[in-house]
Formats: sequence, C-alpha cells, structure tokens
Amino acid sequence: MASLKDIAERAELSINTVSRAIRGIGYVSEDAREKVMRIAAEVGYRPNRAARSLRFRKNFEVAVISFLGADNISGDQLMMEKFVGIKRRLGASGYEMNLHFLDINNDVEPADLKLLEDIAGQSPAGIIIIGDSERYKSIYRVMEAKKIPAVLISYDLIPEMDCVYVDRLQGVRDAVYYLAGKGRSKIAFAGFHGICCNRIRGYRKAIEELGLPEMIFSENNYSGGELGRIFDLGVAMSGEIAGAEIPPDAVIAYSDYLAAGLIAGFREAGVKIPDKVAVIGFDNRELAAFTSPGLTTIAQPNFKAGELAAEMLLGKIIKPDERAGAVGVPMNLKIRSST
Amino acid sequence: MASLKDIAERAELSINTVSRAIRGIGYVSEDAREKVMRIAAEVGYRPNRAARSLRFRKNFEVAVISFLGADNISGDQLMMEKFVGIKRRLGASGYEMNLHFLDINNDVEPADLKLLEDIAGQSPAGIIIIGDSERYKSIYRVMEAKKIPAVLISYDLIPEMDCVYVDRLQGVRDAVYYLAGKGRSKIAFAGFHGICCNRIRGYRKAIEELGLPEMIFSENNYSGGELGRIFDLGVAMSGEIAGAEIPPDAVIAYSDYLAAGLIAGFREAGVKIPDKVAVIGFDNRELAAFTSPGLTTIAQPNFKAGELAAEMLLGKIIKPDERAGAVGVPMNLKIRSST
DNA sequence: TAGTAATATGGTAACGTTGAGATATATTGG
DNA sequence: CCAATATATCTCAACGTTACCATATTACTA
Repeated sequence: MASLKDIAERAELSINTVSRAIRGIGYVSEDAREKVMRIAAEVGYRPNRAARSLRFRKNFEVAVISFLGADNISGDQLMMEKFVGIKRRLGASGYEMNLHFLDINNDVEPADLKLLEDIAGQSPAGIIIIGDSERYKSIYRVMEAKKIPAVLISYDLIPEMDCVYVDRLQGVRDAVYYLAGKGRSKIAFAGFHGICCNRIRGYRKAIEELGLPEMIFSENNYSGGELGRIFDLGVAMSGEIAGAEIPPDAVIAYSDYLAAGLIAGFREAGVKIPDKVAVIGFDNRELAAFTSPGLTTIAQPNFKAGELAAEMLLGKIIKPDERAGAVGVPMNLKIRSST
Repeated sequence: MASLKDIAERAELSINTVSRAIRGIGYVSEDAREKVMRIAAEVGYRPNRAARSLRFRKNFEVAVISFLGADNISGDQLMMEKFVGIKRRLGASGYEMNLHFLDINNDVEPADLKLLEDIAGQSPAGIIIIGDSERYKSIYRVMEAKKIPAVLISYDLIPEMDCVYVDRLQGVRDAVYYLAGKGRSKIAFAGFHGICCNRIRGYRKAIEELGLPEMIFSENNYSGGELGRIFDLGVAMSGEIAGAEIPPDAVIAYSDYLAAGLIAGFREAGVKIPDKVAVIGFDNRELAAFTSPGLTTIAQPNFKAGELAAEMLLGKIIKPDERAGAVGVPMNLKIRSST
C-alpha cells in the first residue's frame, strides 16, 4: 500500500531520491539511503507493478501456453512440474507467470487465434510455449512476428527456434546402455508405428553402437485417443513379445502406459520381471510407482526444463535481437524394481 | 498497443468520450459511438490492464495458493483440473490467475510468511486457497485481516469461512448406495486409522440408512510419506480382507492408490473382480484407468469446484462485506469394470 | 419565450513509477 | 582561488485510464 511518495514524505526527501535509493542507482548520500531503507522496511514497501508496467510500457508477466488433454486432463503431471520450474525462475526475477490452456480437441484455427489475440493483447514480457507440434510452432511464429520474445519447450531440437528440449534420443540411448551394463543382450523397443521417431532413433543408435541385435515391436492399431486403450495394447503386445522366436530379455516401452500394460501382461503369463525380462517405461508418470514390480522409467526433467526455459526467456527479454538457440536437457533413469 | 488517445485522435473526439463509448456508459451520441467502435475494432484496441490497475488502485489478478506434494509433485492432476476451472471462470470476467506453490515439506512458518507477504504485496483482487488443513485456514485468516477477499477450496464444510467444498461424505454415501443397488450386501470400507473421517462418516451413514453390517478394515501402519507404499499396504490388506471370517462382496477404498493395491492383491490371490468382490477407489486419478480391471472410483469434481470458487470469489470482490458461505460440490462415480 | 432538464462533449487531475534534465553543493586539480 | 568535475537532490512530464466537474447543445415544459 505504501508508495514512494509516502516514504518521501516521512524521509523529507523527494520521491525521486527515494526511488534511486531503493533501486540502488545514481547518486544518493549514505544518510539518505539509510533513512529510506529503514522507512521502506518499516512500512513494508513494495514497488507497484501496475505503475512500473505502465511506465515501461511493458508487463512483467510471462504467458505460458500449454494444452489440455484428451478425455480427462492429461499431460497434467508432466505439465505441472514444468509450471513449477518456470514459476520458480520467473519469480526470482520478479516476473509473474500467467497460464493459458489450449484445448487440444478443438479445431485449431479459430480457438487458437482468439486465445493468441487475448494473450498478445496483454502485451506480456514474453511467452513460453509447451509443445512442439506444428500447432505450437505456428504460435511461436505469430509471437515472433508481434515482437514478443518466445521460447518453446519441445521434445526435439528445432534449429530455427529458441527452445529447451527434453532429449528423448539421449534418454532412450542411456536406457539401452544401462540395460546392457546389467548384462542384457536382447534389448527390444516396443512402440507404435510411426509416432515415436526420437525414441526409436535413440534406441537404434545405442543398439548399433553396442553391436546388439535390433528388436522392434510395433503396434499398428493405435490411433491416439483414450489413454486406457494403451494399457490394453501393452497387455496384448506382451504376448507377442514373450512368444517371439527369440524372446528379448529387456523391453523399453514407448510410454509408461504401455509399459504398465506389458508388465500386467507378463505377470499374467507368468513371465518373471525382471528375471526373465526387464521393462523400462518412459516419462515417469505417477502410475510408474504403482505397477508391481515398480517400473523403472526414463524420467522427464520437467522442473529443470521449466527453469531453463524461463532462464532463456529472461535472456531474450533483455536482448530481443539475439538468438538464444536450443538447449537440450538430459533425461535420466528413475530406477525401480522392473529392471 | 493502440490506446484511447490514438482512437480519440482518429475519431476527432476527446479521450474521455472514447472511453465512455467503449465502456458503454454515460452520454455518447450514436454517431460518435459508431465511429469509435469501428476504429477500435480496426486497430484492435485492448484496454491497458496496467493503467486500469493503477487507476483503480487494485489489480485484476487472483492469486491461487496450492501445494507441492511429497517426493515428486503429487496432487498434480487434481490440482491442475482445479486450475483450469478457476482460470476459465476468471478469464470470462477479465481477471488473471496467478499460481503460487507452497512446499508441503518445508517448515510451515517462515516459508509461508514470506510467500504470503509476496502475494499480499501484489495486492491481488482476491485469493483462492486450495486445501483445508490448519495451514490453509491460517492463510485465509491472514488474507482476511488484510482485507483481501479469500475463498477456500476444501474437503469439508468450514462454517466460519467462505468455501467451496468437495463433498466427500456424500461421495462415499452414494458409492455405498450404488453397490447396494447392484445387489451387494457386505460392503466394506478400507482405510487408515484416523485420517479419513469424512469418508468413513459417509460410509457409516449409508450403511446405517440401509441397515447393512458395518465392515471397516483399517491399517495402522501408514504414517504418510511415499505414495508407492500405499499400494503395498493395499496388497497386504487384500489378504486380510479376503481372509476375513465374513469376506465382504465389495470394498470402498480410501484412495485410488490403495484400491490399486487391493486389486493387485486380489488378482494375485485369484479373487475375481468384480464377481467375487467389487472395488471402488477414491479421487479418479490417472492410474484408475490403468488397473485391470479398470477401477470404478469416486471422482472429484475439480473443474467444477474451481469454477465455483472463482465465481464465489468474484462475488466477494464486488461485495467484500458479505459472507459468501459454503457451497458443496457433489462427487460422482466414474464407473469402470471393477464393479 | 424563458426556464429547466436531458444529452453530448471536453478539460483536468490523479493513480505510482521513472528518465531527462535542472540546480545546488562538495571536492578536486592547476 | 577559480574552474572543472563529482556528488546530491529536486522538478517535470509521461505511461493509459477513469472520475469529477465544467461547458455546450438540444429537447421538453410551463
């Protein structure tokens, strides 16, 4: 509630001197500074953000654009961790975080455009976009055209955009090395046809480097949609995998959901985990702690990614004309009893 | 970017008239109004929030205080849905939502006080607090003392505070009725000693009303902490339940985590679900879709609760001196194959 | 036809902050 | 001791909006 004016009156100084004292810039005598700081602390002075925004013609707010998932609100857990990371870093620099949710089901164009207008209308200091499909890239471009600094949190390096990307390729590669280190030599990857390039590339890379046989099981029937279905596909795939001519002694699954299905299927069929086959999931979702045995999984460093994205954005806000580039954040294994 | 001044110049009117035209208040001729609206649309005019905040000496922002969970960030999914509900309702009235996270592990006093100072220092229009332990209630009181309108999202009716509460008692009661309607007559409740009063009260109420035998299984060993443990306790409890003198034909569990453990345990022991025993969880967390069979669960109406809390808060912002009271939001059963 | 009321518009100040300049005092160097 | 510089402070205007008041113009009423 207390303003510079209030402090100035009590200190018998001009508003301007008080302002300089508090900001620690320009000339201020030791006497004056001491007095100002004392009174400011006494009255619990806080700079008025609205006034600063007005003066600087710029809000100290960062908009974060994320999406709302399929039937229920999915992606929530991973998203939340990113929010927390972003918030922490921004807060430390006096910026606010404003969340915005895209409905992933809605027709893209009209809804997005309205939201983007709304967001840009607030003239935020910058914007963090979580996601890297074409839809999110186009948001990045819109913001760039409006001269609003933007950073993407993506799942792959995007050469032409400033982004923090979770390095899925490295994550899967590390997982293969980990399994190989545990003496597994028939390491398989279980996924869906066509939608897991980065992960499969990481798998292939490691397999090649280690000189192991490539064993890829992929399900063609997955068309997106309901999450529960993925579990069932996993159960089904477990049969295919266990009954293969050369059965693998380890499986890295495309997602925790799929891995949970695999585990359930293996158990049902009496295939011991991890003795007979080790299973690794992807994402470290909550459910990974609740399979039995507990699921070892390639964890997303969401908090870290959020922090780094905020860091990068703050840099861009200061130097809008410099490219920030792409920063990869390593994934790391969360080891539980399935391996 | 365009301001009232820009529009005024182009329309050859005073800033004041333009302002009145856009806000639709006071006297403005049809001519002037039409001209102003046309130009405003052309230049994409948006009122400057900072200027309005400054002028009104009040921010159009609502702070939301939630918590960060135990080891990893838990509560996330349920929390996220609340955020979305809050955001939707606030957005419709031109308010922003600012998230703040309390670290649930930290010593309460020092960290909270700093955060509360920070939040109050922003002079938000109001505040929504998610949680109803003493810690959250004390935040409510602090804000009330500072004349900042506050609303709690709680799990029980709190007579002395304005709150939207998820009606757990009713939720469990409905679940018992549902099971009874399906012909189950030996309906049990599985929980932990002492920490599930509302839920147990709902169970007891229904059991009494229906004249069924009360069967409560409670685990004394739970001391909070790691979520994964709850699953294991569920597995252990399943044995106790299946081996009881009079084994129940239905179990309502304290949480989805516990229910997931029960299901795993029952399956292991060859107890058919739902033929032999039906299982109902609590919260509708993501993992409820991934047990096999899928878990019927008492779902939290988080989105609704968020919306209602925002609605209530907006009311309090307009009439700060009126008590808003307590509004209950019913929980409803999400039916899957475990019943 | 004057007198009042309704309609339409404009001017000014204020919200809290900051940068650009103006002015005053203290300190240094030649 | 004077000039130049460093130090310390102040005044003013502006950011975009709105409330309050003043001033026109038009429309109604007695």
